[in-house]
Amino acid sequence: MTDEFELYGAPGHLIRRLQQIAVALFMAETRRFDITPVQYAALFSIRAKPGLDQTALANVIAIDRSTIANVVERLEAKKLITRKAGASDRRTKRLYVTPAGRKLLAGAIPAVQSAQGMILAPLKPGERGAFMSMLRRMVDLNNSHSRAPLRVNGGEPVGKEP
Amino acid sequence: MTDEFELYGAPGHLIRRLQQIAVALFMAETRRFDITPVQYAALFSIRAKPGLDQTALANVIAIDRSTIANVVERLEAKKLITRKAGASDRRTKRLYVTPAGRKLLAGAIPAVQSAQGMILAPLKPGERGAFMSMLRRMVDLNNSHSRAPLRVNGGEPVGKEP
DNA sequence: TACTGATAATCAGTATACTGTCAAGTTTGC
DNA sequence: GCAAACTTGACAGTATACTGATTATCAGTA
Repeated sequence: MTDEFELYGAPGHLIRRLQQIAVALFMAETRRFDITPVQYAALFSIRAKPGLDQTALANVIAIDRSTIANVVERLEAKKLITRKAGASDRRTKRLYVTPAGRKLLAGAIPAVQSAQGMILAPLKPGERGAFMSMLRRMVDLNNSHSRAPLRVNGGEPVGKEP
Repeated sequence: MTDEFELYGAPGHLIRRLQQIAVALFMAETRRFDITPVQYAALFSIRAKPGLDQTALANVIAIDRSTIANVVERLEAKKLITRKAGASDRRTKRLYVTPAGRKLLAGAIPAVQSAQGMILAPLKPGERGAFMSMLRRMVDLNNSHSRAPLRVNGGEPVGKEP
């Protein structure tokens, strides 16, 4: 019972390794698009809600505000998005996907889907739904424990408070 | 079927968030020890195999050689481990836990166990074993996809080849 | 209006984690 | 016995991801 969690079998250790693997699979499948998982998530979310500001984007993909600044900067440098100062609130920078970003996204989506499938491939088809359901529950209920909790409408973090 | 993987429900996205949460829980529970998950894993593994060299350590905890160098440097700066040049192979730096490292580890282990429990807390007790089993299988079978695969005896990476 | 508190983006600092490259040392093949 | 091939540790460069602080702006109020 005790040595069930003795490092190699510890949830945290296995989750870290699975994250490494998921990133490696993503990068391998999307190599020709020169994009990272987080950059993809940002691009995808900006396309879904054009004019999003950076803080809203950070809340939607559950990333820290300090981190999103660098992500957005790189996407802008690659000319995949543009930033415009907000009209009503001049503190904000509103984000829009460029035609180049739209084109890259369209091409990359199948590659991303493929990588997602490969992550779950070791599970029996019947198990995959159960795994995803448990994963979702762990993320949702522990949501407020991370500094960058998912926020739905700029409101309270979703999930149980500490 | 298609929008099952539409970002928020994508395995890679949820795995990234669960990793953020697992790190946050670890840091919260072990705050007074001033240690990170990877530093803990390194310290734990060096104590288990005193005299380990850096490459062996990297293989054991599945981290890149380039990354382990910095981790080891910080552990040495905190005087939790020492490095000695290997006698038979002078390229290697053999690693040993100091008394201070041993003391920290002894104190931190319960806090780490507690954090591990919190990660799984949202699951029903009966589900936890199934989740861990699936997690282990995904990591083992996808092992060779990461640059830093787990290696058992300095040999071939464990898991299916690409 | 001037003050107060909150929020948006940024910045400095630290820690993983990868790619790719290199020098020094070791092992192997012939 | 020695050159080629490999291994070890290190370094530079890039990208997440956090803490904590700062600046500019906004919104509500005394």
